[in-house]
Amino acid sequence: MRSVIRPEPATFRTLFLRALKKGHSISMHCTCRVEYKGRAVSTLETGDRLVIIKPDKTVIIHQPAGRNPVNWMPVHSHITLDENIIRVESVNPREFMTIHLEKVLVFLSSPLTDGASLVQAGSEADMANMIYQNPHVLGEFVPASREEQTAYGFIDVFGRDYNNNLVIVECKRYKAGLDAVQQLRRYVEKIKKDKGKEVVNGIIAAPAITENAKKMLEDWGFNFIKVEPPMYLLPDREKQKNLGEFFS
Amino acid sequence: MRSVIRPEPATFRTLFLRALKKGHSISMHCTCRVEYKGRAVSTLETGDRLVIIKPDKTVIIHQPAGRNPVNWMPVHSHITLDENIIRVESVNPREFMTIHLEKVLVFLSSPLTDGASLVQAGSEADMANMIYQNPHVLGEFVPASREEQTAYGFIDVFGRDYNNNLVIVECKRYKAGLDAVQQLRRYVEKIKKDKGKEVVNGIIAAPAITENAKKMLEDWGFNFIKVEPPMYLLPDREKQKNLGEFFS
DNA sequence: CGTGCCAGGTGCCAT
DNA sequence: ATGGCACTTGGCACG
Repeated sequence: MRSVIRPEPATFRTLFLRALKKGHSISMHCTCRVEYKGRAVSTLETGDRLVIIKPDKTVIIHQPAGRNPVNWMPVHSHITLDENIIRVESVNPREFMTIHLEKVLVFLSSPLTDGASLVQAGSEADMANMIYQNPHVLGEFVPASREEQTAYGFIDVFGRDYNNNLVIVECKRYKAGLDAVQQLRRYVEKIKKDKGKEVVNGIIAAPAITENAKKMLEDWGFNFIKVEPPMYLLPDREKQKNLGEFFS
Repeated sequence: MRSVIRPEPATFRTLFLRALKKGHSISMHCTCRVEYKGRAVSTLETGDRLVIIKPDKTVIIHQPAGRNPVNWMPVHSHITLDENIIRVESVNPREFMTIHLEKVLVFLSSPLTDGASLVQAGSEADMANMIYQNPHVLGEFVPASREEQTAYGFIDVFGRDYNNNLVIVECKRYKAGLDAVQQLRRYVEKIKKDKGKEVVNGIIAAPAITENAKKMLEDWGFNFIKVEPPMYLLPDREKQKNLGEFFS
């Protein structure tokens, strides 16, 4: 583990290359200019930033404000140090970034080991599972399958109403918008055509829906049912398998 | 500027609170456990990570792999240090995060000043401007407006063909998919209804289009025209205004 | 503020 | 690899 304030260029070079080679995590505060060329082109004029280089060769640059990085390069990039310029190159997608270092304010590297992975609940998949296991939340609904495959996308929950009509359910963990309704519409049209059915009902299951989306939904004869995503881990078999080591 | 390896709890507390108060940027490598509750719930068991706290009270936690943070809290959160627990609270959206520090491997803080903002070209807006200024790339097309407002969304470019039929153009800077076609379809239907037109043509302008999207496009009588996003700064009036200080 | 939508989106999983 | 899509998406621009 190394931490050096204002390293000399030669010192910095040594520390940087060693950390890179050893697979240590690097965090440095520095004054720099950044150029990017790839899917777009960009320039970031000189300023003070945090530059992160991970053992997997991800490069992330943060300005001192905001949640998102201002510049970055993907995992498995190729990193070289050419005088005071860090050159980063990616093959797929083909991208280039150069970090022109003016001053390294602090250099820091350590061998971080982290075997844990995030365990989370409240996703759209959790919502679909919850509906599948407790279909009464949708009223007259008998579930038939989860994640029905269509060339036009996955159907979250698929089933029938008490009149035996097909029902397609599209879940959203947040407020549903126009895109959600169009997604549902696409599935309904596809299933109608594929299965040769006259009547296929569509349901948006979400905690809320926007005004426009509600209107479009009604124009198409679909329904909105208010459902909150479950904020707890469900006893889902597949999930348990994935999270086995966490719970054992 | 401070950089301390393995600070004692008391030292850490002093440095942390001082940096927070002074609005310095904090980067620390530490062994910790992270709990989150808000729009979802999550637990991240103990491991070594990089914790970033910015002057604007954004909190970002990175594992030693991957481009994206594993946990974060938005700008303007409320941060407190309670023994060895960093508590972070956000009002909108209502969210909570706790970082349970086991070991602080390195603590680092510095007053980063950065007045620069990213200057970029190659966005979808650049593409739409380019088409507006060089309409011949779409063939028989006479542009009428940019960013036409609809309750159902913005139309990228709006115009007429040589037969005086209305034409709606949807631009995508990457390969267009089903969502792009449905977006176009929504606009065309809206304009047909609003303006009482029988014929409204739709164009997807993008570098490429997926097979399914192509099929759906043709089913609806729309057209795909291959257009690459311009990778240079256009002499666009609005843009110049925004980027004035950069070019002056 | 809500609504809509782009993003160098990223990541995941499917065929 | 391509495709369809969720994401604690984040961020902006406009009503």
